[in-house]
Amino acid sequence: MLIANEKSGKQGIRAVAARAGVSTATVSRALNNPDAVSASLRARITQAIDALGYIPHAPARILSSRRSRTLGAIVPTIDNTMFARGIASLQHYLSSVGYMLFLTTSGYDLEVELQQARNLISRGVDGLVLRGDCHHEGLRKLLADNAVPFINVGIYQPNRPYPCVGTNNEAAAHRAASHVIELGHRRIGIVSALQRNNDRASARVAGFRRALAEHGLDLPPQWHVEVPYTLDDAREAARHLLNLRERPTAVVCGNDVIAYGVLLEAERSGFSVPGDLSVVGFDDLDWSRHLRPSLTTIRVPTDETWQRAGEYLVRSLAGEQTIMHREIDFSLIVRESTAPPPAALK
Amino acid sequence: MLIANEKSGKQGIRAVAARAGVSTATVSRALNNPDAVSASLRARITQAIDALGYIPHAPARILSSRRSRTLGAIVPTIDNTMFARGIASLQHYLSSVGYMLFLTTSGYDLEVELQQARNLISRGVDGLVLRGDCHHEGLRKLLADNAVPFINVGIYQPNRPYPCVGTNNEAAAHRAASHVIELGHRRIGIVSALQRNNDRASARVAGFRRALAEHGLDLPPQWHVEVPYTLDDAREAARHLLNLRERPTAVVCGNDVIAYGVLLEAERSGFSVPGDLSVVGFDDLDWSRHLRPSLTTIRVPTDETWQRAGEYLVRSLAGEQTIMHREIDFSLIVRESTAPPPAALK
DNA sequence: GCCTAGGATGTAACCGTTTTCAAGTCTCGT
DNA sequence: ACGAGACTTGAAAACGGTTACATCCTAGGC
Repeated sequence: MLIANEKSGKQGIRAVAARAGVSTATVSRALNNPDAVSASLRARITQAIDALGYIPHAPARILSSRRSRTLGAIVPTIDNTMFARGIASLQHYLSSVGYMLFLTTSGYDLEVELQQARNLISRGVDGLVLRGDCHHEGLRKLLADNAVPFINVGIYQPNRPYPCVGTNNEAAAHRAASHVIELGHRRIGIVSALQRNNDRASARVAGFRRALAEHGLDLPPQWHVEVPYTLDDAREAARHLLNLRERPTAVVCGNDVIAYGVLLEAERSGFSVPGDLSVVGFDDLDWSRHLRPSLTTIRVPTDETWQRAGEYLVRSLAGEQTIMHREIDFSLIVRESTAPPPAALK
Repeated sequence: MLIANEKSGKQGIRAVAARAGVSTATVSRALNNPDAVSASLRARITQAIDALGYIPHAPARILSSRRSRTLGAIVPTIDNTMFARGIASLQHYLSSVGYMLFLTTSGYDLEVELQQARNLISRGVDGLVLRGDCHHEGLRKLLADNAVPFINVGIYQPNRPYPCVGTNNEAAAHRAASHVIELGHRRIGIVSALQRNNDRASARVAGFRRALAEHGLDLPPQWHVEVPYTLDDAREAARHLLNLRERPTAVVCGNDVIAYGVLLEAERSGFSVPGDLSVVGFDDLDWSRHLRPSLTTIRVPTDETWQRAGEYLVRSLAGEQTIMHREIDFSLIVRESTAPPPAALK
């Protein structure tokens, strides 16, 4: 006859409870709310945990508590310095408050983004960090149906009903274009990033255009080129602009990679920057100030932006009231790549 | 009097089952093993799922099936092009086979890495992707105790008992140094990445040194500098080398970022590359071929490396036999930044 | 026509936590 | 000395799936 004894088959929290001579409830409390259990028991439990090498099973915990202390993020690509830095910053912040991050990429494909969102919700994330406000229709419904808090990062849209945090790209681009206009340029070209499914890129283009329009400047179609995020494509675009019969004396670029490409191609074609051509970038990447000539550009505090996004969600989840639309300041960094246009072409 | 009826409080799979008029077991099968359920039922179930907007709850699934179809990865930092690309590639592969990736960073801190591993195991990952073989003692024990499959990425160590996939950094660095030696250089400096907790960096240094030693070349201590992964630090190192009374005619660098810094500083100091100084990089980043002069460097197929790491784990988990140590080929890309040393200094 | 093998489906016991609720123990003020 | 709270603690029911096992059908083989 068997006496109902402690079977050795126990696992997880029950094994710890058995070894410490307490109930599973107490172990759970010792882990999640240490103050609720007496010091002596707490010590016994801690010791049992160490002895057993116990690691709590997060899925079980999530299942039973309906909270995962995990956020999901969907970015177009991780292979872009700005996003990589942003994610790093977000992750750093989240881990400092005991949260984890589930990262996925969409490749600028709205369908994929929607699918990834389903994935993440399925995974039990408490909230979602999204890039921009350009989403699949079904995504909003999905988020609403499942009551998943989220925030749009990298844009500033105070008039929309969705939370967001980021710089005002339109205003920043306007500032960049105004800079070369103030230097005296009248013939200004644009090399932007691809605008499709990318509200950040299109906001920048809008800002550039508004600045030109405000000064009554023309933008012939052939002076506006859109390129993917590679040096090769940027160089090709620059070659196109520089080979035009009527070529611009300044080029404003959708990001620093493009600007670098323009710089390279200008040099190769024998144009001096800023003597013959002024170039403005956007983002202020690490190497931009090291270029020859160093790059005039717009600095965007990416790290802060993404951290704020994390803060917003964490606070919302904690029930705190937080501001829905947060603007992150940009600044124009004037360096060597911009100057007044050549006298002959003023 | 109430008849025991379908309560509206049902959730998840039970709600789907009720609506489709089947048992939860059947719904589960329809989801995980569609062939096991008749076409008619499958259709009813699919319809119920759509109607309800049902999203399976992954934690519950993991809890009961003891498999998460999720891998964890711990990299030193995401803010380094090579890692960012690697992760992107790994993630892409994993999603193509229905797996997800949990990504965390350690900041080259072994304690943090260990903690992250605990985190990931707690999360229920089926396997772990680690950078290199330089880990905390406790990590191996942790992995063994919990029977978690793992692989060391970015190094090649056929003699160690742990699975790994990557290029032979020692050999690649040896090749790089041999290249400048073959060009006639006898005075060769090294600017390496920080070697602490970084077996990739130290393998490269070892390779450089072996090549020098094999040709009886001296490496005075002041000709070997270690720097963090930034242009500023690389430039400072270059300044140091170029200001020496006896300065090297060639510099081999631990990565392309360092090489770029050396290029920039050489230009600023009025040294011509490769006329006065030859420079070799390592990694072949996207922009390396665009530099002036374009950079001689070692190409490392990062994408393939990380994808292979994913393949190894996925296959192992599927019970397939796979090779433990896989070497990924590197290649020397000779461009403009290397040439024979100035005649006077041969 | 009967027996059996095998496929389709349902029943219900888990998976490892958290959490509600009840019970037990202290601490005090009166 | 006693009862009201305030704390600790434990028992057991969720949480939302999977899966071993039982059951029911159906189609063949004899």
